[in-house]
Amino acid sequence: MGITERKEREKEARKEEILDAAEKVFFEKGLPLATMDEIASIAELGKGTLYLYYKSKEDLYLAVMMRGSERLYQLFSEATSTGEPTLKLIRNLGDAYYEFFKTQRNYFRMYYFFENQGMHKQVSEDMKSRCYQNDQRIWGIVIGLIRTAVQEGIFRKDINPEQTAVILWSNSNGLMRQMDRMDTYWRDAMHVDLEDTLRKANSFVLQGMMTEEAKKEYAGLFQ
Amino acid sequence: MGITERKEREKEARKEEILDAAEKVFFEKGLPLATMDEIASIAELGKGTLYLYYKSKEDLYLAVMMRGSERLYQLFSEATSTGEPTLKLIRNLGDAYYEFFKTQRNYFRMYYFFENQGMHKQVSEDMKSRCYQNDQRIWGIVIGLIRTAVQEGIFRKDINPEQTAVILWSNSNGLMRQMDRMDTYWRDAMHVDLEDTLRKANSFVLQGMMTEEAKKEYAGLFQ
Amino acid sequence: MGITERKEREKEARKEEILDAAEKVFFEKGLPLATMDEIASIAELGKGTLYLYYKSKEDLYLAVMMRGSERLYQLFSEATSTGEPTLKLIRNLGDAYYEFFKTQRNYFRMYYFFENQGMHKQVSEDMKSRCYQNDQRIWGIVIGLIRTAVQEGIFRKDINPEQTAVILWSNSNGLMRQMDRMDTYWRDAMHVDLEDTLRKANSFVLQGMMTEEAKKEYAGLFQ
Amino acid sequence: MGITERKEREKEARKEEILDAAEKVFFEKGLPLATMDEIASIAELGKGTLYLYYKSKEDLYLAVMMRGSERLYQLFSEATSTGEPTLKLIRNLGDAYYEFFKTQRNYFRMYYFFENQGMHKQVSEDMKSRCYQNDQRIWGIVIGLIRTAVQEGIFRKDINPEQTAVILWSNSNGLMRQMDRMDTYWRDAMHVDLEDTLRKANSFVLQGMMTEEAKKEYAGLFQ
DNA sequence: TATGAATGAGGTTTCATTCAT
DNA sequence: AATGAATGAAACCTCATTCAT
Repeated sequence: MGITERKEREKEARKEEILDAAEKVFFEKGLPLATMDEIASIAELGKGTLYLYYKSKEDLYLAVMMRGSERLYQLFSEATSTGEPTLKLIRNLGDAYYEFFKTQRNYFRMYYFFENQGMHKQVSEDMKSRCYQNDQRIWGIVIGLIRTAVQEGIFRKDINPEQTAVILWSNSNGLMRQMDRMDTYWRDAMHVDLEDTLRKANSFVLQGMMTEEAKKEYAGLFQ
Repeated sequence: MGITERKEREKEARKEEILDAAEKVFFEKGLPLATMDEIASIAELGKGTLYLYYKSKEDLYLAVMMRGSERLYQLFSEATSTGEPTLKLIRNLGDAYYEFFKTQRNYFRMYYFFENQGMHKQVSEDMKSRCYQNDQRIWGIVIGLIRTAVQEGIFRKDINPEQTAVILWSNSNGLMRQMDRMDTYWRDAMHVDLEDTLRKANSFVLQGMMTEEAKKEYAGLFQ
Repeated sequence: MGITERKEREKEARKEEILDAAEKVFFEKGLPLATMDEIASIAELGKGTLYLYYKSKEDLYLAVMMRGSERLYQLFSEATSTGEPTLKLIRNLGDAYYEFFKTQRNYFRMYYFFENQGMHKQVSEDMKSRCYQNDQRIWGIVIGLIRTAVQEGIFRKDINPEQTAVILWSNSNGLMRQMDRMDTYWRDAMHVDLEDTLRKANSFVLQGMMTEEAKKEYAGLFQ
Repeated sequence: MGITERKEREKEARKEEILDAAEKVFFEKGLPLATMDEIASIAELGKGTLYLYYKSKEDLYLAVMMRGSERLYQLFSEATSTGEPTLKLIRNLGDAYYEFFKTQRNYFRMYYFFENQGMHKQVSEDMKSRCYQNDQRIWGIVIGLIRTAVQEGIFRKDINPEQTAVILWSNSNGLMRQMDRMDTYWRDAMHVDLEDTLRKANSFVLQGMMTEEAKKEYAGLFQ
């Protein structure tokens, strides 16, 4: 108690400062064009100091990404803690993800960038496992909710919660990617509103899984 | 008559040779880690020669990507030229895309990699427009088929072909991304078969858009 | 007689065409930034063809320079063939050189550029000797005229024609270099008109060498 | 107090070491043929280190050139600080410039090389302004001295100091250029001693500007 | 004679990472 | 703990010249 703790707190604070700087640069330039020099300069630290706290540039990138991941977890937690009916909570989840996409676009992009080939080479094991665990937490919320919906008879008994989760997630993700890169193209050349599209697509999927009773009961939720 | 033609053919052949070498390297290393030196060495050409045919490394990358894009177009063309009923053709399209994903994984990845931030800077206009046009052709097939389905009363009258196309595409893409990176995770930790998931997800979407009559008529297609 | 001659003429014509193209490029870009590719393209010839007529890029540069040198020789010839009094002819020579500077600025610059270190490496002996001979002809005119002026009692008997020639030439050259690079600087910041300066400087030198008699006789020429 | 200072000193020392190496290479090869590789190797530093101190090869070239420029300024300062009569100081200035030419030939050449077309592109503004300022200082000495000579009645009242300065400078420069490249030619083929020529030329110019009184008073200076 | 594809050494510059202080 | 100078491999790209046709 005392000196060790204080050191620990200071160290943590310093790590956050570095993340603030790194975030600014990664958001603006992306991983390949960001330089440790610029990050150090913005953090008002020596370049070497960065390496005291993060193993490599990619580790730092992942640490920033984790912030986004945690933000998403919070959004998901809040969205599912309103005490509303389960189906509404599932809708909330979709809305929360869309909210994340709209307001945390940079995190959204980082996440996708890092999914690429040959990127996971120079990352510390510690960082990898932290990422993995947070992903697990997030999936846990989604899957748990779907499981509840099955138990409550909202979704059909033959619905597999994990499978449904990955469907909903992938479907949303795929469309958001389109929105991120091609929104104006779809709007101007194809006269398609991707936001509306996203809503529709999720409805299709959800309705495909609902019991007939639930469909009647919650008809209002889908227009 | 012939000399100009022969030259043209030889030039084209040389371009293909270069693409072969580039492909090998890009597949293995990805864009950032691939070097023109290595490509030249594999192509058994001087480095300068590469620049005689392609403006930059990224241009070369895009040219390789175009191969994948053309392969996909062929698959789509074939899949929709069987003379089968429209709904079956739409299924064929989904199968063809999955086939592309399974057999041309590297192309699939390249395509996604290039969607990133700050990647489109050093690419010749010519190459960009060729990419764009091929994308258009591919979307054309999908959208056209959906439009036919609407006219034939298979899809509901209120279905927007463009919107439906982007939904089907995004849904498939999103899941294939998961399959690409996390297939074993989902199988081993979650006991979910993503291939089956993909099939189901597409069925949900399709059924959500079909008329009641069509659902009855083509019930067999979805079980 | 005939076929050989015609070939010779055609070869000469082709050399001139190449020089035309090279001139355009060298004038615009200077030696280091000029490329054989651009020259060939402007000449509408293959790059290899250039090397059939000129040994190297520097040889070509020198050949263009020779054109300027010949132009200067002509100007000097004309300036000294008017039948006017010797001192007037010497003035004419100065005027002709200034004319060359004003109207053939690019040649003037080329000449100076090539005076540098490490420039004379890749030049054919033939070209070097042609340059040398033309320089000799030009110096011959200047020196001869000064010698006449000494014999006619216009310049003092102790005047060495060669020495005087190099003085006049260097003096003019030095000032023209300033005019070329710094004319506006001298005009705007120093309020000095370099054209007037050049005239004055030459007058000083000439008067320093004239006999008292000549000074009286030709007083009008210097005001 | 001390650590910052020491760092500063060390940094300055390192810059000088780099300049030493660069100087060696530039003197030997000239700007176009010099390579950063060779400079780094001679400086026993990594190539990247060079770029830590100098923005580009041309910047480095200019920095070496500045050494020559400063050397010239010193020579001029010393030459005009002897307390001798003004006209003698002006002679000293001429001698000092000739001394510079004889002993700092490589600097002399660098200076001329850099005056060329398309050379000033990749130079930092800072370096350019340092060059400009040093040039100004040097011109200041020459012009100031001439102005004094006018005030003291040594030069005629109608003499413009700036104009005279540029005449003397250009005249000397022009001849030194000849000496640099063609000394043996003039000596062997023309029997002209360019050193003597330079002295004579300057005398002509000076005498052309002196008052009659001064000519009598300082007759000894010109024999 | 004319070509232009091919060359490949060499150019400058960048930047993640290390390490002596 | 903090630094930032130093590194040096590797990046992309250019272009004078050659040579097979």
